[in-house]
Amino acid sequence: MGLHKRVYEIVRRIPAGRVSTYGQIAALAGMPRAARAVGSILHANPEPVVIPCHRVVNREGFLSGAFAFGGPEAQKAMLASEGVEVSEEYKVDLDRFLWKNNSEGESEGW
DNA sequence: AAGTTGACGACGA
DNA sequence: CTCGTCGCCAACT
Repeated sequence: MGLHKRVYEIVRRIPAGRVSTYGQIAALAGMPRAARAVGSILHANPEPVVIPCHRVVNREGFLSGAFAFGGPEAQKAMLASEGVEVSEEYKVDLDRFLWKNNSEGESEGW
């Protein structure tokens, strides 16, 4: 046990206007293949107020769907409010909004 | 208490 | 390149 605690800390570190993926979180937690566990843990959402689950998307950048805050539209609005552009298909441009743990510039290719 | 599913991901064919 | 299977940890039944 303890993975959920790490996930808790990591997700908590995601800055506003950025998103992260389950795989990335799992990798940062030390279990690169345990993306499922991360999803499970986030689904449990021990502290919904402290854990911005809305900033966590799948590997393709699509929103989880089963959002626990009130609905996908709420998540989309929240992300948009933070500066994250969410597509009508509830997809986020990971190339632009994927959170990078390393402060390696923002790779402003755009 | 044990088995199965699940907000996913990576590797293999 | 796409499709399929295995793996992973935790939670639910």
